Amino acid sequence: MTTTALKPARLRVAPSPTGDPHVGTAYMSLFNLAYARQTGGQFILRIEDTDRVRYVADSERQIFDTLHWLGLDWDEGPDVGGPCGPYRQSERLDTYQPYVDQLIADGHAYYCWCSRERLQALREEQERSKTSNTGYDRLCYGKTREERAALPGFTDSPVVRMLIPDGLDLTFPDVIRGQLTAPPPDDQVILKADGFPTYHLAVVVDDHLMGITHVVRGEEWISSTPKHILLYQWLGWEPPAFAHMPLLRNQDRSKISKRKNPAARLAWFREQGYLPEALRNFLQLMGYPPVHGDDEVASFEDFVAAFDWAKINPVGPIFDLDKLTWLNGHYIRSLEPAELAQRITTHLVETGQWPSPPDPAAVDLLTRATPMIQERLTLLSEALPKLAFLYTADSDLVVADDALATLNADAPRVLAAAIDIVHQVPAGSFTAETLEAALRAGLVEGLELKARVAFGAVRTAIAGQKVSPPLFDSMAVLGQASCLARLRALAGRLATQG
RNA sequence: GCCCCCAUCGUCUAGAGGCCUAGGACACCGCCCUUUCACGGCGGCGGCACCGGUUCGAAUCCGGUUGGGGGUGCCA
Repeated sequence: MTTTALKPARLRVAPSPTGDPHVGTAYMSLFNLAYARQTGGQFILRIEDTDRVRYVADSERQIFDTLHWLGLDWDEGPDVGGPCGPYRQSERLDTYQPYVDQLIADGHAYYCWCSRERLQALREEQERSKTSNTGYDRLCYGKTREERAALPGFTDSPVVRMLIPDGLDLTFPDVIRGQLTAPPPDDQVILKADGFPTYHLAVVVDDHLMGITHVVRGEEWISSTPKHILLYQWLGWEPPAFAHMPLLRNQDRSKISKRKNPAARLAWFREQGYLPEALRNFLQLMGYPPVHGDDEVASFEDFVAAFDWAKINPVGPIFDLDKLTWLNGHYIRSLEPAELAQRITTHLVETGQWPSPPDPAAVDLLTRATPMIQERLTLLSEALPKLAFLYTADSDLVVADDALATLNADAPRVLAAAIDIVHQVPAGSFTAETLEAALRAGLVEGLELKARVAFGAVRTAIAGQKVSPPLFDSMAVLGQASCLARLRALAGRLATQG
């Protein structure tokens, strides 16, 4: 692999703390991080909390937690600090004000006292008349407060708007899409009536002050990029490179949303029992070809080494869980059994199914049983249901009706023989191998039954289900006494029923 | 309405004019392995949205149509 020396890049992800962290944030973070690592640069987390109305207090902590869970760690941010802080926009209000003043002084921005009602009426009128020029009508431009106050639709606390010039260049380069064209902007508000900047001003000021070299964001931002570039020009700054990523979609192809898709909530994956490495690998495959050609499994390190903006597919990928689930099973199978047992335990504690700290006996049982379910798991959350028969007292085991229905006329003598065989296994060698050899000899060869019939009856007695983890391993984990109790219970039940 | 972005199997994608009667993965179906279920192996189903150009030759280039998405906020 030839690697041209790349200049260290500084990239950031800038989520808004307005609710549960979105999967799109993780998607953008992954690509940001990959390029930062490839160039030996930095990845920065900035909290964009300029919307006081939608602000959710707990959301910032959830952003930290879920991004860290996924292994997407930042070099600078509100929690770890850094040379360009503060990294929360609500703490940078004093930073923005001088630039607003400068833009007004230079004639690039102006105060607007129009009330929300007037603006809304204006928008409705534009919609009704189906005009092609939407946007603010510049009623306030060039007027003093007194002049404007004499007109209708006035409000006392003004906003500040950009004065978009005619003939603005609407094209700009994008590292993913080449030369782009965007629609002519409106006189965008840059400072709200409450003194907070809007995204458009804050993102430009912060990205410049924080030395951001590449702005990686969703394609929904393409249309506002000319406004941002104009701000860079007015302020005398060099604009960064832009990379507009495709948008993740719901099954119906709309932009992925929490309402239509539970997977839009990043925390959902953790709750469902997905492994962070599986989700990370899956996200790497969204809009990006497999790093290793036909093999779609790839580590983050390999992704970083091969990363190339030009390979990003601008088509918005549908977020379909099938492949993620397969990847999850793959990563589960690749774990050391002890590590898997640990992950399952953590999952059970995190989801409140097990107390914290968990019962040591339950953990021990899980650790012994995990090897036999490892290749049968697709989600961590499936472990406990598959092992439920091990966590059930012998006297409480319920034999399912469909399992009972598989029993034929041979069942009573199969169970009688099995009891005898299991009873005779020396306590010290109650292993899967010993049990299989003894039961195969006694039931399959001795009684001349098909393995399916013989072991099926034993399975029903031991697990109470038609389908279970491997029978002999299950018996070894369960222990001799429990096995005998369960075999006798079913034998007795059949005898009673005649 | 107006503007912008996009268009290969159901889904994720390979493909940058001849290597493509379009390759892989997931899903689905069948077979094998097998004490159940899985895992694994083998095979199958299935696609270049449409119409015009350009070219000896187009999935690949150009135009249009259609379709989908996004934007059009004192949200981000």
